[in-house]
Amino acid sequence: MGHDNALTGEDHKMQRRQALTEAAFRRIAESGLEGLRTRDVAADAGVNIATLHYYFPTKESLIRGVVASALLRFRESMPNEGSAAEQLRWHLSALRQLLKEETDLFVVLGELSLRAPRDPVIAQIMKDTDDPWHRKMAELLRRAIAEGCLDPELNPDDTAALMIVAIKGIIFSTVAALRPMRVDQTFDQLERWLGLRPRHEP
Amino acid sequence: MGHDNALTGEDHKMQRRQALTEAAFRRIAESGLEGLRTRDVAADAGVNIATLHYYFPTKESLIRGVVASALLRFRESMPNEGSAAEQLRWHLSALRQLLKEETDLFVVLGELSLRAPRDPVIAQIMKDTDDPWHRKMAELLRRAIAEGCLDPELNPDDTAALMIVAIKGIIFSTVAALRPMRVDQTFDQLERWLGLRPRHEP
Amino acid sequence: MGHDNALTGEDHKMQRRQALTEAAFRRIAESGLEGLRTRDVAADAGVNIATLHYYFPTKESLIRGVVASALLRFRESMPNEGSAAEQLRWHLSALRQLLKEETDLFVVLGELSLRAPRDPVIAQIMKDTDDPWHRKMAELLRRAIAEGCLDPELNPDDTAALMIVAIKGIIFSTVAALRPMRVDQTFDQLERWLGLRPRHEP
Amino acid sequence: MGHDNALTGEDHKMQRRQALTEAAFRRIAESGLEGLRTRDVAADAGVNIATLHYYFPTKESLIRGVVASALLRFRESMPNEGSAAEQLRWHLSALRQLLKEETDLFVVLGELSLRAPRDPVIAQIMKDTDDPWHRKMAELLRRAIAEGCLDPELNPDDTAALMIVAIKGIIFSTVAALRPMRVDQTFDQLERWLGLRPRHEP
DNA sequence: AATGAATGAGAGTTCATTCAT
DNA sequence: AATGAATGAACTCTCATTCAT
Repeated sequence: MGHDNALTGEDHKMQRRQALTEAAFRRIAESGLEGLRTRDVAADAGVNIATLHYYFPTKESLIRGVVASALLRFRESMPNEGSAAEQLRWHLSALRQLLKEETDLFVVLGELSLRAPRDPVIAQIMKDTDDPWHRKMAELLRRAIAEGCLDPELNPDDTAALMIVAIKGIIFSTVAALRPMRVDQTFDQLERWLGLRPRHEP
Repeated sequence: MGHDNALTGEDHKMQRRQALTEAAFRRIAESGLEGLRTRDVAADAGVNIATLHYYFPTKESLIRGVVASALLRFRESMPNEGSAAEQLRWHLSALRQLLKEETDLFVVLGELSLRAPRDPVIAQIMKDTDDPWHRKMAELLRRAIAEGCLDPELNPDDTAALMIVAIKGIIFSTVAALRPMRVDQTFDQLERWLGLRPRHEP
Repeated sequence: MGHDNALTGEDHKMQRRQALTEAAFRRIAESGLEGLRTRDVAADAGVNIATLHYYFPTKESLIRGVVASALLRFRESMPNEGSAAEQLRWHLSALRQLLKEETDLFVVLGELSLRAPRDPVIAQIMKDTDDPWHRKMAELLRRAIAEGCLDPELNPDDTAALMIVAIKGIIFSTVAALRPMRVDQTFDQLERWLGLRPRHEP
Repeated sequence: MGHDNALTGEDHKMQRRQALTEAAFRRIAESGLEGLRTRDVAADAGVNIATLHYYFPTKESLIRGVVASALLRFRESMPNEGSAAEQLRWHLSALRQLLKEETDLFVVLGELSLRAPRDPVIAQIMKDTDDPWHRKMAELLRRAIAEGCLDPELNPDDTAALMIVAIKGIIFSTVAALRPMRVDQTFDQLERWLGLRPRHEP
């Protein structure tokens, strides 16, 4: 009943919420937002439907919970140490892997993106991940150019935009084919065009 | 009741079906598949809900009708005459315009794409548009190289893949922000990297 | 399919609505608004719950339907021909009988009255019956005085108010005792005090 | 933990119970029994919902608690000293004031009365207040007649019945119009008809 | 004495679909 | 070809109540 138990209580609460958002995540990956049923989510998490509503008062709030946790997983592929060229290489490699191994993550983010126009809260959360991604990518490109690892003619902002939409677009080919599609083709061509060189080479 | 009337009957039937798929298209663009209600569609088309079911026995069949007509509109931006370089230029320009002016078309195609894993018929229809698109794009790139308008080092298949996923990916950035975004950045960079030259120039 | 069927259709619709409001009426009489369940009403009327919502989109609208039809039954006890004294006698006699034989009607009107503060539509409907009742009663008293059948000192408005609240108040004694209570006592005393004489007697 | 603490414990328990019945009273006045939610009551009283159930095991018992305390407030307007005429005057004056200033009390009593048929315990409590009220009123009338303050022709029982139903009936006119209505009209006419004279005057 | 967490049982409402006409 | 009426099955959400602590 002391401090420890309070923490345990908080932990428990967090675990339940996470269990529910994870269950919802899996259901969305499987059946889309269209097929998302709170009862299924509750059942998957092993709790009563009323318990789900105890943690997430509405279906909408549950979906927002999914957005937050999905974006969290996505953000883990963001680089943050090493030279710009190294970070770029690491980031692209992480994304390539993520797209092939965690297709669900992108399917769900796709569903949620399409929901954004109807839920300003989701739109905001998405924007709060997307804008920093663009900025980071452009900044890395800029620094890589400064480091002499990229063609100085390259426009960092436009290139960042192209890279990001390309990565996002892969999801469409993937869902239609029920498996990762054109991931390598896309990344290979992207890297070829970038022509990322080791530092200081001419 | 003769031949003419039969034709008129067929025409009428086609018109009704089109009115219904168009109404459904608008509803999907507005509320997503998640928010698609057959009653709304029937009301928008000015017919009774039972009449809708006369033309489309199930909601699923209505959605498939939307896929077919949406892809029809999309295919109109496919080029088919002129030199490879000209066709490429025209196609990219048509897509750039379509993405900026008919955002709805891509939103709906996005929704439908994400439904593909759950509806093999949609998956097939999508594939039947997507695969030819890839082939056509790669073929145009190949011919443009042969015509000396593109860098001979370019890998036509990978480049086609990148171009197509980039175009598709624009939709995610667009819907989340409720306005065409990064369209020009993406296309500019794509064209810059392609470096499409007039025929026979060195 | 002609005019007759159209009428039949309207009739049918009216009948269904009436069957539903009557079922709701009985349920309210039995269990109060507190215990009113749309499913029970539908079952009592022998239709599916969805059919109830086809006729009354919300529970609230069903309740309003009950108000309207209950007040209709009540208004039938309003007099409209004969001398003022005759009308008064007939009205009081009709009410006395109604209170003893159709206790439910007053129980339900009691429930609905208490709901009025929370539903302006009900409040308005109630007011539209109550105000005319007061006016009519005061007018009859006024005319009976002019006809020499009532004490000229009588204040018609105050007396009308007293008579009406007394009639309404009987319901509380009735529900608590599960049977008509103090009806005769109240009416006897009311009539004694009124001292309604045949026309022109001193 | 001795005698004092036990008393304190009892006091505390009573206070909690009272806080809860008062909160429930306010909620019933506001939203009716129909809209009474135990969670709201607990929140208003500043305790957890489980705590409410510690003091009142069921919702029904909470409602009974409200009946008891509401009737307590009502009984305070009962007279008990002075001549019969004085008591009658004081009682009528106290009720007139109560009806105008504490409308809530009558609204709640109205709600609870209508519940009586479904809860024999409430019916009994109501009866235990109502019957003595009738007896007391008739007795006062009888004594006032004996004291020469009322018309000897007056039937004490019937008059008591009329007075009480009139007072109760005011509530229906009041709630539907959301303001004290016809209170003065009713009381004025009642007092006029009673013609309550000072003792021994002819 | 008090609470956060959990729940069974249902509430009103919705929706794709069907059927008689 | 078209419709008003009807429905089964579900949906999200609610609520009084319970229980471990």
